[in-house]
Amino acid sequence: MEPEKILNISVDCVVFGYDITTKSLNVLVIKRFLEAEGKVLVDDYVLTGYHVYKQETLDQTATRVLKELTGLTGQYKKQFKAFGNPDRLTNEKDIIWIKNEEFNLRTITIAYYFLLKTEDVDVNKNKYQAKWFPVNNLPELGFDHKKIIEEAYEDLKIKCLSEPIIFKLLPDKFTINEAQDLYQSILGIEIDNRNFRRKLINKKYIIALDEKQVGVSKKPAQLYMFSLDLYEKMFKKNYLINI
Amino acid sequence: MEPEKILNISVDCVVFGYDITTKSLNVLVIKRFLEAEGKVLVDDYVLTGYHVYKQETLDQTATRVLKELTGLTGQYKKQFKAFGNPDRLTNEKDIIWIKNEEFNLRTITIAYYFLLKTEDVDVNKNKYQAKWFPVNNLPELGFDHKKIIEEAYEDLKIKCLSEPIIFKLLPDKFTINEAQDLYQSILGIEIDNRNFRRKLINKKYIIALDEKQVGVSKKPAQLYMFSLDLYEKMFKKNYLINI
DNA sequence: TATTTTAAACGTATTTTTTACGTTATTAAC
DNA sequence: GTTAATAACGTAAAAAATACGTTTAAAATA
Repeated sequence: MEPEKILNISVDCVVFGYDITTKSLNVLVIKRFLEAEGKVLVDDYVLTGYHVYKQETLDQTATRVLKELTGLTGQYKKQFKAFGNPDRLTNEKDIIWIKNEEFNLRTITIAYYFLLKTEDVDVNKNKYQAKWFPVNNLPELGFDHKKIIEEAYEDLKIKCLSEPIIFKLLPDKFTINEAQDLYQSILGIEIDNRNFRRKLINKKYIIALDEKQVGVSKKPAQLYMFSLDLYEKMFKKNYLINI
Repeated sequence: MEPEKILNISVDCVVFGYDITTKSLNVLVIKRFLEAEGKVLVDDYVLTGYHVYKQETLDQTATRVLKELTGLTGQYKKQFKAFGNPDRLTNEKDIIWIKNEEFNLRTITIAYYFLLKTEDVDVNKNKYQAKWFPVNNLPELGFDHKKIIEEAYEDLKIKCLSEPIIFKLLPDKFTINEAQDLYQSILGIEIDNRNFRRKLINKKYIIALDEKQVGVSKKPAQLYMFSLDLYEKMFKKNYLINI
């Protein structure tokens, strides 16, 4: 039996997935489809989310929602904002949709984002018809989910500048250029490769492995890993005022 | 008649007030007191907060709560986190207290913080028995409000490094040293006055006024103001990766 | 009025970090 | 071996941060 739900409080999850091959930062959304009498009433996408259960923390709700959608656990997650405007679920299609759901029109949602690799999710046999879209080229989205994604993306942009979260989006073993490509994808900027390379290599927590790329048709690049352990050991807040 | 409340969703406000005289960053809390049969059951402090009304946004709730407590409007405010652990209101005293209130034990609160000057609030004739406490020397607090304050403070520390929010805590006309004292109070660090002074004065949005301090018994300092207008005009995100 | 006291304000040298861009090295494919 | 392509290294200049010495201005006092 399903635990008791809080009908007016939900968690929505912005699942960011980085595709290292296409160098694309993507968002995972699910299909919202409804037809009646042969007529399509709703056909768009929404974020994955669910009610908070009476006996769980918000973090647990988020973890549960991600697992239900992707089967994954232990991914990086961050609660970044609550959305609670009275009109946030009141577009025409939202109202049609909600009629079929056990759902309160005045629902407040706590929004989280997750960081993982696109390839870690098998979308083909996904029961929610989950699909990846580039964060800069989203489909039509229901509720206020476009806004939620945009705010998550802004938070991610800021956060990746000061915390080593990009490594959540990269494989354990990565090349300097792959890290650079990721920054460029997230921030939408060009970075000088020579300076970026030097900067990253000089960090003590970026560890050169005894390995190179395999299966590439040009000079294979050196592989590196990120050591969270070393990062945390050496970490001191430097309080650089930069206004 | 009071608008309809959402009984399981509230907003709590961490009101930061800077006292430029004592150079102290303070938090405004209200008294929570209950006695029965001559016995004191509850005697501590809590953040100010209230239910969200059915027809208002979360931001509006926060604004309303601050106005109710202080009479102030238009202050800087930021929604920084939602707190929703099932056990967040279940300390012994919390349970005693909630019995007397129209209040759901499983309430989720959206926490905001405000930035203002301590002197802008008249706590003496405040009907909630509001009181300022230094953020580093808080009294006994009910519910999970100690945790909420600590997380608000952490967010403020980070944010003041990259956004010009300290000027919300200073008078319109301030001296360089007053700005420095404020940074030192918030961050708990010592800053070299000569370097700080040069750095701040060189900003185009820090404007030297044709005025000096009055009523000081030593050399009066030059007064400056912050121009949000100039700040926003010149602002370009520089995306400095600093991991 | 001259002197003292105290904090404000200015200055200079050094180190560190960032930025810009030229050059070399390595590997697979031909 | 030669070529093509990317990885990887290097150097110089500019900008920013850090450390710390010196001067100036105003009020209090002697």
